[in-house]
Amino acid sequence: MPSPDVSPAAHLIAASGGRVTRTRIAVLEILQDSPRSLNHDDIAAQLAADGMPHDRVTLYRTLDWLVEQGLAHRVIGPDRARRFKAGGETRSQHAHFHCDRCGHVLCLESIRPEEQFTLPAGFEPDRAELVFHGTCADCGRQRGAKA
Amino acid sequence: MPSPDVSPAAHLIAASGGRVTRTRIAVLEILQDSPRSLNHDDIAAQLAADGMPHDRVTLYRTLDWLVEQGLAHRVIGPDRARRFKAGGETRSQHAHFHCDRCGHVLCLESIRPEEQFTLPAGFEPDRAELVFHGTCADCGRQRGAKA
DNA sequence: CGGCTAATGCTACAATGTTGCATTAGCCAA
DNA sequence: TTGGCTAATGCAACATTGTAGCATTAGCCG
Ligand SMILES: [Mn+2]
Ligand SMILES: [Mn+2]
Ligand SMILES: [Zn+2]
Ligand SMILES: [Zn+2]
Repeated sequence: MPSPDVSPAAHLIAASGGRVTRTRIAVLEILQDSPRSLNHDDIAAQLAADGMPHDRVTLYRTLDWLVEQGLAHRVIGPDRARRFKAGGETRSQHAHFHCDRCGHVLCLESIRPEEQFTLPAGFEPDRAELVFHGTCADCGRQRGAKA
Repeated sequence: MPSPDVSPAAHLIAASGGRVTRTRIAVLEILQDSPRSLNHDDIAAQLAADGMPHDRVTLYRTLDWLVEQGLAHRVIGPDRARRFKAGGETRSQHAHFHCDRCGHVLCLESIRPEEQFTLPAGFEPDRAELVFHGTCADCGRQRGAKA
């Protein structure tokens, strides 16, 4: 029988065929616990806070691996830095919102640009990235309260 | 009367209030002559081909300046590199197509994501980036011819 | 032409991501 | 449980893309 002390993250990692390591578990759990997408610095800081030292390169490779396995997805912000969030990307082809005020990137799972547009003849898209820029709900509230 | 040996690019640069320099004219003309967006390497190579040696930093600053003046616009590709094309961005808020085969980024002026979507309550977007990924028309033709 | 200063060129630096390779540790089979 | 194979890690060095400071050049205007 499956031991009950193994986290869901560990199960996902094992199921994908890779080795279940401390780093992979910790990183995937950090992503799963976050409502917004995180960049490398965010994740490294969280690992440090959890008392888990680690190497920059290992974190890059771990995140790439999680994306390859469909356990995380990636979005590139206007600061040219990659941000990650738990969950595959092919399953959830959704839009993102970049807040110019707080810098956070949020997933808009309800918006899917897929079959919304007709491209010129000859173009064969296999995915679409839609990113909105502006003020997020939280920052909008704060601004309203302040005024 | 205006001398006829001054290029349209030079006129645009003069009209924006900046100094009309060799570099600005050459870069803007390169952008105007290209049907697709160009990255720094593309532009530097073209400058070299035209016998115009140039400094990396000056090219960065020149392109930033052209964007500020509304004479060019920028899009960030999945390779995290900026690509530039002549023409302002606020006037033409259009989608782009990144070809995974040839790597080119093309403007789809006919597609404007503006008022197509309804965001969740509280979100206030002021612009939207829509980028398709797949096979462009040229590459699709080549593949068809080859088969 | 002469002078003011925007623009350039150069160097050094910053941020983000990659490669090579020796070492460690997860997994499996005996 | 142990031993061995090799995936994963850690470290150092490097690559790419973009910035900052500052001395020099050159566009513009009188
Ligand atoms: Mn997302
Ligand atoms: Mn464009
Ligand atoms: Zn915000
Ligand atoms: Zn193509």
